[in-house]
Parts: sequence; C-alpha cells; structure tokens
Amino acid sequence: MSGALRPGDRIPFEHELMAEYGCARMTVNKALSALASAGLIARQRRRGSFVTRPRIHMAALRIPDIREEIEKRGHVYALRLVTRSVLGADSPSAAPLRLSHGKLLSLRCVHLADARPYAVEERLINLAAVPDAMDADFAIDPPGSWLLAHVPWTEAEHRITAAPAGDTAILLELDTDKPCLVLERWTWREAETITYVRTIFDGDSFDLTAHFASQG
Amino acid sequence: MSGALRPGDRIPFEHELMAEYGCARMTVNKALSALASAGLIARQRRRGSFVTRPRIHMAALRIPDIREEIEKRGHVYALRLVTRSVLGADSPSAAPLRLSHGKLLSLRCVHLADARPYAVEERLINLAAVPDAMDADFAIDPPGSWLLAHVPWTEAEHRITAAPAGDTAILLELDTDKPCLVLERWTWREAETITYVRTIFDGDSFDLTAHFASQG
DNA sequence: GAGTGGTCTAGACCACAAC
DNA sequence: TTGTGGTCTAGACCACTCC
Repeated sequence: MSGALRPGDRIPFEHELMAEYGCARMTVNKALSALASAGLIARQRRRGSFVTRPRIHMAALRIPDIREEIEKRGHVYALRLVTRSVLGADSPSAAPLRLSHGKLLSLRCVHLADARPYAVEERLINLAAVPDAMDADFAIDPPGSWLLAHVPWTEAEHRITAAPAGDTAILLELDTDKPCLVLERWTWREAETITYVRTIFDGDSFDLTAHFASQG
Repeated sequence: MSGALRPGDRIPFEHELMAEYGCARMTVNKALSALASAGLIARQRRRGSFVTRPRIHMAALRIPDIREEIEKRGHVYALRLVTRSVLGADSPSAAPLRLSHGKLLSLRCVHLADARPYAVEERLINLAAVPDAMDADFAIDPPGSWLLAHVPWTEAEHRITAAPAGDTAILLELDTDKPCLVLERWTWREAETITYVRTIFDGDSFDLTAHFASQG
C-alpha cells in the first residue's frame, strides 16, 4: 500500500516472515493467502510470492484499459492530445477533483483506433500527489497507463451515466445528441486524491460488462 | 448452491462439521471463513452461521433493487404491468434468453416513483427453470424481487450500454432520441438460464456507481 | 457461566517446479 | 534432489454474547 514494494517485487518467503514476525507458518500463510485472494500478490510454487501490477478493473467490473482493448482487437492504437493546461484548484473546470487548494494538470485527449476516434478522455491530475506528471509525455503512454505504472492507488470509484455527445461530438465525429456512455473515475491513494477522469464512448460501439459468481 | 439451504437457515456449528467430516476445526474454519468472505454466509458469535439472502449487486458494482432505491428516497413505489405473454424459445423476442427449446414468460413493466415513470423493465423468464413464475402476481412483487426470493442464482452477467429511448420513450415520457442507460442482466443457476432482463433508465436521472478498494 | 466464532501454535505431509 | 507454496492436524486461549 505504501508503495515501498513495486509491482514485480518478490516478498519474503513464508519461513522468512515467520522468523521476522515470530509467528507460526499458518499465520503467515493465512495473511499471504488473503493478499493473494485480494489480488495484491501472486503466488507460485518454488518461485515465491510477487507483488502484482495493480489493475483498475479487479474481479467484478471489467473496466478496460483502452489501449489494450483496441490492440487486442487487432487495430492500431493512437492517442491525440487536444489540450494540456495547468489549473488552480479554484478553477471551475477543476471542480470534479474536489480539491480545496493546489495546482492540477488538465488533459483532454482522443483515443484512436485505426485513426478513427474511439473515446474522448478528460483528465485532471492532482500535481501535489503526482508532481512527475508535469514532465510525462502523454503522447507515448496514455495518461491512465502512465499513472497506473507510476502511482499506486488504494481506492477507486466509478460512476456510469448516459448523456448526449454534446461538445465532444466533434472529436468523436458524432451528432451532438448521440447517446454516449460516460465513465467517470476518481482514484485515491490513502486520503489523497490522485486523479479524476471522464471518458466518453459512442453508445453504439461500446459496452461495459460485469460478471458475478456466488463462489470464486 | 443447490438450494437445499434457504436464506436464513443456520448451518451446523464448527464442532458439528468437524465430527461430520472427520477433520480438524481449523479446516472447517477456513472453509466457513471463505464462504463468509464470499458473502454466502454470515457468522455471528454465540449464535452460529447463517445463509445470507442472495443479492445481485455483491461487493463492487452497486446494482440497485429498484423498489428499494425508490422507497429509500421517500417516494411511493408502484409497478405497472404493460404486457405479459408466454412465448416459444424460437420466437424472435425470446432470442436474448438464448434457449434452444421450451417456453418462456415475457413481461414488460414500468417502475413508477410517485406515479411518474422511473424505468422500463423487459424481462424473459425460462419457465422450465421457474415453472412457479406462471402463477406469480407481479403486480405485488416486482419480477426481480420475486425471482431473487424464489430462485437461488449462482452466476450473473451484466452489460451496460447507452442507447436512445426508442420505443420505450412513450412509457418513460421522454423524447425518442433521449440518451438512456440500458442495463442488461443474465442470471444462471448452475448451467440453466433463469432469466434475462433489460432495464432502461433516463440518462439524466440515473447512474451506476462502483467502488473498489485494494484491500477489503 | 456456557458456548460460539476468531485466532494462534508447532509440527507434518504433499504437489509441483526448478535444478 | 531441493525448496517452495498448499494444506492439514490437534490443541489452545480469547472475546463476545446470550442465558
């Protein structure tokens, strides 16, 4: 959680943790099993236990990584940065991040599949939490992928709505009243807000799926 | 899973299961702890462990029980049954249920909040899996609540899209091109399909939220 | 006071994958 | 062959809650 262990790092073997914390192996095992079932570590016989790469979608709701999704379907992914600006927390367009003070980076970009617009992303990044974002080149890595790789998150919240394309219609090459699926996400690390993102998809060409099983 | 234990039933105490299966208490405890963390049972000191009432929304994605949602906001809930018919599996409108043969019950109803339309529900119920549905009075219990109470489910899948109101516009009292959020759900019990439901909400007055935490 | 779940210990055997 | 995780046993103490 603290970020001291990075994705891919090996955590100590069970017998090492037994010695370190002076407890029985069953106790260590239960703790690690809980971390594994929560998806925080992956365990492999004979090799050890490793910190997993954090993923937003987790078990139930499959929130896609847009680049991954597009490339998996065999299309060429590209990102077009439309605007990039630094705002104060009191700016009206900074409101969704819900910060009382400080500066934030505002991005607006278009995800392209085979050079055709796929989704519009409007993002706010809290620069107090992620100062490195100022120097990041978001033309190479999409902002979402860059953030996932650089900043560990502990909590995320999504909101899904339907709305007309509105002022994103030109970027998506749609009619202004075309129904679109709007996915908003807030991400926190402990108590600190990291980022807010609003992604707008054409309702005809995109859906979200979620799978539940009573067990497992 | 089999339905032999109904919601609210007490399952045997740990020491009884030890005797029944001839294993150590830790083994029983791990099994019951897993069931509890999966939300299938609730455990209480001194009282025992009880089968929980199944809920569709589970931990992450909050899929609302519409009646509950409306009443929680202090509105009067009502249901209007628009159509009710029995179809063959080969009927075009039965296609979403993906059955190869048999009969199914088709329902279309409007959920009302303070007598104003809130959502349109289009539902297909597999009568081979749920014969009792023929005799149910869906004017009292909404179909979703009735099914949850009568049929245990083991798997559910959701699909969320955005679409124009279309032919539900009249029922929802909206323009035909008004963006709506469409929630589709398939529910299974083991390999058998129980029901398919498509719920259409006004995009302006409804959203779905999902919360994730890395831990817990 | 009694009985439940919550949790821990110390030791054991097994399966599997790397060497 | 070796060392890891996976899983089990038998026994123990504690906290909480109902009686």
